Amino acid sequence: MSSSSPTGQIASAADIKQENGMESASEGQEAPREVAGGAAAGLSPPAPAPFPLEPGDAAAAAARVSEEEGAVAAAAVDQVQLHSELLGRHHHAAATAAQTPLAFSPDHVACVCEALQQGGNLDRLARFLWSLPQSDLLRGNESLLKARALVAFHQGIYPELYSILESHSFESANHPMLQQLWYKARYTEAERARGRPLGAVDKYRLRRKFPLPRTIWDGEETVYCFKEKSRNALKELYKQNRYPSPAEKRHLAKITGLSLTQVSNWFKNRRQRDRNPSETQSKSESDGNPSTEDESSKGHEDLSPHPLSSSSDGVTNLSLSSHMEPVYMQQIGNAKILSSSGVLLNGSLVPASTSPVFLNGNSFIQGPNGVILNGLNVGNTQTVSLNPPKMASNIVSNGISMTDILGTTSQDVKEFKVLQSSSANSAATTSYSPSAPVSFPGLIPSTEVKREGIQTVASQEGGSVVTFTTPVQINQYGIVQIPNSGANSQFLNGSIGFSPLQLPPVSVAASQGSISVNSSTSDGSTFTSESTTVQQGKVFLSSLAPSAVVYTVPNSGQTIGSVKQEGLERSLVFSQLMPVNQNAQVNTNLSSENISGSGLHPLASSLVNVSPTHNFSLTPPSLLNPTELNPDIADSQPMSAPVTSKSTVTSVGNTNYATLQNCSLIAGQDLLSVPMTQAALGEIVPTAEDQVGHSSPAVHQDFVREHRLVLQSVANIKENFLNSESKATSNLMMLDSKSKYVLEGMVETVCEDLETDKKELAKLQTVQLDEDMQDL
DNA sequence: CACTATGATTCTTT
DNA sequence: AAAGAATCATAGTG
Repeated sequence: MSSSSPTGQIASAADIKQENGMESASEGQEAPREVAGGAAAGLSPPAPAPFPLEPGDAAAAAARVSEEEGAVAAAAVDQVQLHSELLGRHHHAAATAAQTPLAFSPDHVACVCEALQQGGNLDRLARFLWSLPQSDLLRGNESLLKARALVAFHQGIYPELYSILESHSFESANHPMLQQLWYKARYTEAERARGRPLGAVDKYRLRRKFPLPRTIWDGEETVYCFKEKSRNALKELYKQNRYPSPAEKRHLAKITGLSLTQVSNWFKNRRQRDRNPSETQSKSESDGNPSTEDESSKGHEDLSPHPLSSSSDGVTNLSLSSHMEPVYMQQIGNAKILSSSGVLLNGSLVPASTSPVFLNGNSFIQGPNGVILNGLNVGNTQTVSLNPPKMASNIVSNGISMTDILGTTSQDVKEFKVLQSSSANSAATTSYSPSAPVSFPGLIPSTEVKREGIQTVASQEGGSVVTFTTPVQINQYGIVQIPNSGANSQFLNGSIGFSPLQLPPVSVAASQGSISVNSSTSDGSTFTSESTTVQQGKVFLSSLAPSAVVYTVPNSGQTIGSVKQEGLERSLVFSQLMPVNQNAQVNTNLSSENISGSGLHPLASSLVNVSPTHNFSLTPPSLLNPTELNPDIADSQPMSAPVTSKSTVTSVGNTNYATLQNCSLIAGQDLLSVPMTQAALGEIVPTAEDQVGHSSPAVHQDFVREHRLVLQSVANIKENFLNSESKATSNLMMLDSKSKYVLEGMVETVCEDLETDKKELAKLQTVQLDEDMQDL
């Protein structure tokens, strides 16, 4: 089936839907198809019927739609027919019609439209539309618009078709069909003008000349059927493991929205072409394979079928170019780096002092969106521990991020339980010294997502978290999160700095604390669908030594994502000590495969430079385009689109600043970040990555459920944070570097309430870990 | 039109 | 069942 793509005239919506890209026959069952049950119906040319709708026909058409709906539609058609006839006879005047109360709800009308479309009764559909009143109620009705577009196409009124398609943002579910309309119309138009049929090249040129409007296109580039994001995700995993396990394939399939077979085929093809590049495919991939592998080529190594797996405790080795003061990152635990796009870890050192900085701890770098530093554990937890070797104080930066939402249904849930800051604490105990000073929750919720009345904090959205630690502080969690929309992946690429947010040098300098700023940016418009996935970037800034700062910038790239390795496999191994310096970039020695990824190129340039003076400029969180995110959607797609309001975010930002400036000392700890990254979700969602999570209901629902659970906890925590903040802010003002103890006590008090939540979270995490372990 | 890139299919092998 | 090899078909390019 794949090879033979129907090239006939568009006879009906069903027909159009069928021509949706090439899909393998074998995928038939798996691949999500838009084709509704009306395919057959659509193929049978509708017998031109006289205007008055014939109940029988209508019923037949409706019946093709679906059993029950059909019945409803049939009835509706009949009624509407009467209605339209009445209108036709008595309300010809547009003005009159406009004021005529609809006898049927827009839903009814939409239903009828759908039924007629499904049935291919375009002529009748046209008449039906014609007879409808110009009611405002119907103005934005998508079904109606779709019907109008179809009719316009059918009647050859292309300008109108284009106008309709461009004037309304259609649901992604309708994109395929509408895209076909768009192109077919262009082709037909050109054919008419030219007088002869178009060749493949002509069509290609037309496609280039008339790109799809964003209203019917999510912006995802699709080449050879696969979206770029999907392909990138595949590449990412391929770099890590050429022979993914079934579970990994499933995971990937879910992430990319491709079928398992497609994923398998892809790997098979890829291996084949890598294997004998010289053969048929002259040099597609491996050898020449510039496009994708080029970057990866650096580290080729583990192409062998053996899945890369290493000791679970892999010591990771990150080489950071350091010039001056050495910064060491030490990884004590498991390290995992999942980076999809690029990213990664960037360490920059703020100069000044000569004291070395050590990053110590387990790391888990994952990056569907970006990355992160840190973490321990399987799951999406990321923990970064910074351990200044000889320093009296240990600085632990702990960040949690849920970047990866991929995974099987069950995995989704598991992976999502990330909020482990609490768990992180418990788990990260290793890095904590018993005497670890208290820290103070420095989380400032940037975004509030309202779901069913539950206020949640979505760090992902943006928002900043600034945490200052007391001079003597021992533990600190700093998280700088800069979610970027996929489109903006460049954001991190180093050179772009963060400008808006200026942290007072003074405070920084004074408190050798670390500053973590959590800001997110997203491209409003782009954010829509898939971008969601990528949205998240995180930057962790932790200053260890008075002058040293190490932070990572997760980059979300266009790419999807994260390639998750199952089992104990570790793609990245960090050496125990990793020198980090200013401008240092982290080079993973792993097989380049791990890193490469299309998104990674920026690696070299993705350094974040911190000025010696400790001036950090962070861009305030960009706002999500409200229009793109609507509550309804949010619910169905938790990860993708937290609803944010501009004002909210802004205020948060201000608050943060204020806090920073006023309080030079703040012990930061326990930052909970609940990045609701959609992670690959956007990509995960098979067909419509965006809004309507119609495609992967089961998973999403589970996910959502779980998510809510977590969010609830978070909500509580957030409240605590807020409370503590308001109460403590003033208090903090009075604190000086010597007040750490006081602070500690205070914090304890303040955070007491958090304990419960933390415990809950810890439980969640524990459970998740267990589950993950079992999976492994 | 020639050529490349890439997803899919078919058949064989493990 | 999965992987490999060979091959096909189509999209994309120049």
